Amino acid sequence: MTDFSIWIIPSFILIIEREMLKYILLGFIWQKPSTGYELKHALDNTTGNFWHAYHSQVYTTLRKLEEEGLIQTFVENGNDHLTRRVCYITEKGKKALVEWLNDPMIEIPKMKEDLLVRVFFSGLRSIPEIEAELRLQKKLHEQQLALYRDARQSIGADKQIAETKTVKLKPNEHNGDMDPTLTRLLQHATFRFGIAYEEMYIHWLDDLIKELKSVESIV
Amino acid sequence: MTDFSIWIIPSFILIIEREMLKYILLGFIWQKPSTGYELKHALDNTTGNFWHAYHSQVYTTLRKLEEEGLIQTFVENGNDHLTRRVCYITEKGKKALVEWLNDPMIEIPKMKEDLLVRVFFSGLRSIPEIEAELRLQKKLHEQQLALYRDARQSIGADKQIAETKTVKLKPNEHNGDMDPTLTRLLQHATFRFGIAYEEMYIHWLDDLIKELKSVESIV
DNA sequence: TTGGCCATGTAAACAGTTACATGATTGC
DNA sequence: GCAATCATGTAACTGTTTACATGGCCAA
Repeated sequence: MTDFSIWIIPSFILIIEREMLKYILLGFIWQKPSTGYELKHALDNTTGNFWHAYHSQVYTTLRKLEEEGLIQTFVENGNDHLTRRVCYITEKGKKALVEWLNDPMIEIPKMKEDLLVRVFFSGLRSIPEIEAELRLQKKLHEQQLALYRDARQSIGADKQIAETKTVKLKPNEHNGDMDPTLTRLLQHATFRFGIAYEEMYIHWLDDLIKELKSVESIV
Repeated sequence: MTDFSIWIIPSFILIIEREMLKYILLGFIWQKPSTGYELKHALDNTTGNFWHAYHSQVYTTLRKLEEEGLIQTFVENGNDHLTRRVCYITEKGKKALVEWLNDPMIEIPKMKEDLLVRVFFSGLRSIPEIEAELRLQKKLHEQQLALYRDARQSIGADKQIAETKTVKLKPNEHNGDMDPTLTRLLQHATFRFGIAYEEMYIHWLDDLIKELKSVESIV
């Protein structure tokens, strides 16, 4: 009559690690020991385009990383007055990042597009109102596109220098630290994504604006 | 010597209303009084592609909408056994949705692209590993694209029938309820966005895979 | 009898945002 | 004297996700 139900072992399902910011910070710290402030700037200038975070979240996530032993931090005030807390990656931290990378994404994340929600229900609005919003969005996306193109140009200059060196990388093998040529290629690709995305967006907006204009003119 | 600092009125900044799910539900309920279960399905089949929500969030958001007086709900068990709580939009709810729509988005939301984060730090991985992940992603995005194309075809059929009717809509004027022709046009456009997005994504993946192959072959 | 669909919720944890809070240095 | 930049954090809140929890109908 003993109840064995307590002994039933739950099935282990592959849990997809999210916690993106954790791994972004680890990646940056691996490249170079940094302070929270520096990491926030690294974020703003690079990955911030596809993964934004506020400084408050950066600091709290760094505390979590330290608690988990993935980084170590030291207050350094070296030659100046300022108290800077510099973060260093630990061996455990390196291992965690590599493991996370080796566990590939097996699904596509759910898209969240605010404007599409508004468009979906804009049958309640007048066409000129909708058009005005779409034109404003077009302007904003054109600005973003210009930013990406500038960024690509500066990276592009680096890349050309890099290409003069020969690539030294065997398949299935890397030395633990990042391969600089491969890294440059991949980071360049993320900017290309940004450009392709904004171009697609602007194109879509143009088409929709045109479509609305033609409906409007019928009246 | 009185301290007047307490009287300083904070400057009022335009707060951009987010709370997307609230307005999505309001929009659907306006179109047709519905239960939480029905709303969850409407979401999954349409706006879920650009704004996902779990059923738990749907139910809690409905409670909030009711508390704010934007909807009214009634338990109905009509001809069957089931207890269904049907939600009806109130005049206040209609006003809230229209006001939200009339307050246009004045910035672009921050992109969140999980894969780009991984690509950005994949200099730590071997090229075949990266390639494998990108090919998997390509497959997943092709599946998503196929889903969008199917959805568009079914909508497209509706649209042709709709186009035989004449459009009756004056600029700056609408009757409170949604204009069916305009709504169809706009909802069709959201599917076109999905298709354009997936095509762009697949294209970008193809380019990156090719680039990696060429780097790999140098070794 | 098993699984799928209908139907509704609560609770806890986690991620992300906004606001609060402080203070030194540097250049105009 | 003022604004910008460097520099670090905490607190409260909102939004999202996961897990818990229940129960009836119907068809294979």
